[in-house]
Formats: sequence, structure tokens, C-alpha cells
Amino acid sequence: MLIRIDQASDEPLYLQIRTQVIASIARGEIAPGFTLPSVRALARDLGINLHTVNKAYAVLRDEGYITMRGRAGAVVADPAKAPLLHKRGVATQRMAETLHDLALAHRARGGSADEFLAAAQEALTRAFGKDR
Amino acid sequence: MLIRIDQASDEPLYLQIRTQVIASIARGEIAPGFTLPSVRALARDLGINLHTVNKAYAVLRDEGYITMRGRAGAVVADPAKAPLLHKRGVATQRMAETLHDLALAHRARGGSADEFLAAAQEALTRAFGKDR
DNA sequence: TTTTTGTTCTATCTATAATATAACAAGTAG
DNA sequence: CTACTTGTTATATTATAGATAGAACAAAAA
Repeated sequence: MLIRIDQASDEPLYLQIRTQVIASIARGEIAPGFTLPSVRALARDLGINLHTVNKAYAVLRDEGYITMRGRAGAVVADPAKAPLLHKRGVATQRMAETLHDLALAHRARGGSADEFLAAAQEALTRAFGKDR
Repeated sequence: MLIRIDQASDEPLYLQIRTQVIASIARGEIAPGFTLPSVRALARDLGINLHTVNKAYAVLRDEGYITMRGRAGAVVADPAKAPLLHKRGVATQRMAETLHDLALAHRARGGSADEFLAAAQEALTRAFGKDR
């Protein structure tokens, strides 16, 4: 699992880590049951503090993407075993809100509905691959 | 134009104002040429500081949603007259990135491509109305 | 037993957000 | 011209979030 952070970015480091871990799960680079690097190891590799990585892991845990197993470390969670948290959870609800805000902003810019749908489909293709 | 803010929200006040002004433009409640309330008047109505509203207006100006005309105040910009800023601008590019991140997170949660597309279409319908 | 794990605690520093007071140039209404 | 309102800028203060730092803990595994 490759994680790169940008110190100059205005996005907080722990959110950058969170986003990239989610992306790795989505792409299948790390499957359910896979053990993530320890907070200390990842912090050392990235050249940042232990607590910054720990915060990223805590957020991922609260959002249901990973589970903590003490000494065993952090492992990728199985979405099928936490359907309540994911299907009808806060994440799905926030996704709907974000999509709505994006559509409104696009329309305020003079954009059309078709353009927005095309942008969504392109993002979808990039995220899910050429298949479906 | 009705604007409501939530002091308890974790979202900054100036971003809440920004989002709601954009939403009002998108819904057609305020059309190009419409004069927004002055920063002092809106700050008084919302019970917040002058500078907080001023920051929201400055962001909206930088993003091309409104234009400043000195004494005349802040007026809603015409998207047709600033196509470079909107069509191929930073906003459109950030929208694509956000859509991509949303799609990746949805897939990491075990969601399907069809589900994401359906969510995007629902957000689109809510933003553009039953028409299109 | 020893080591490694996530977690918690306290502390410090920086940047952002919000407030407050004041002042400015510019345009407009009277 | 005069007086007022506009956005804008400057400075200052307070509060919160982000990041770092050092230390320590219980739990689990080698």
C-alpha cells in the first residue's frame, strides 16, 4: 500500500491519509482482512508524528472502514459485515448531501444537468474501472 | 434571499454563507444582476461579525459567482460573461476530483456503480428540479 | 518475559476562524 | 459640494483545530 502526503497542501495530513486508505480499499489493493502498517511504522515512513497517523486510523475506524484488533493492528473491515454502518449510515447520507451541493454549485455556474451527469459518470468509470 | 446559519455546526460560518448563496443562485431565487445585501446588513441580520460576511463575499468573488461594484454593492455575476472561470476553471476541476473521491469511498464501502449513479441522478433532480 | 499494538494523557506551537475597533478610497444620493 | 454607504484593509484578541512531542498504559503475541 503506497501512501504519499503533501505537506504544502491545505488539506490536513490525517485526512490525506484517510482518503488514500479509502482509495486503496476501493481499488482492491488492500482487501478485507489485510493488516495495515502500524501507526508508528507508517508515521516513520511518512516522516510525520505518531499521533497524526493515529488520528487518521481512528477516523477510519469510526467510519467503519477498518477494525482494530489490539496487538494484531488495524485490519481492513468487511463491508458485508457492517451493512448498517455503510448502506444506511452517515457516510452514505453525507455523500448524498455532497452530491447535492456539487450539483447546485454546477448549476449556479451555468452548467447543465447533462454536464453534471457526464462528470459523475466519468468519475464513476475512473473509480470502478472500465468494467462495472 | 433567505440565509440561515448554524453556530453549532463544525462548518465555518463564512462557508455556510457561501454555500447558501450559491444554492440561491442555482435555484434562480437571485438572478444575474441582483444586488446582494451589504456585508454590514447581512452581518446584522445574522447576528455575526462584519468580517465573516466579508470573507464569504470575497470567496464568492474569487470563485466568480459575484462581482463587486463599489457603492453599488455585490451583484450576482452572469455565468455567460465569465465562461473561462466556470467552464474550465478551478471549480469544475475540483468538482471532478470530489466526484472521484466520492465514488472511491462508495466503492470502498461495498457500494455498486449503479448505486452511485442513482445517487448522483437523485441529487441532480433535486438541484435542477423535475424538469432538466 | 519481552516486545509490539493501539490508546490515552499532557504539553507546546502554528494556523485558521471569528470577533472587535478603526480607518480608508470610491461612488452615490441629496 | 456634502454626507453617507459601499467594500476593503489594517491591527488586535480570543478560541479552536491541526500537528508535534514525550511519556505511559493495558492487552495480546512471540
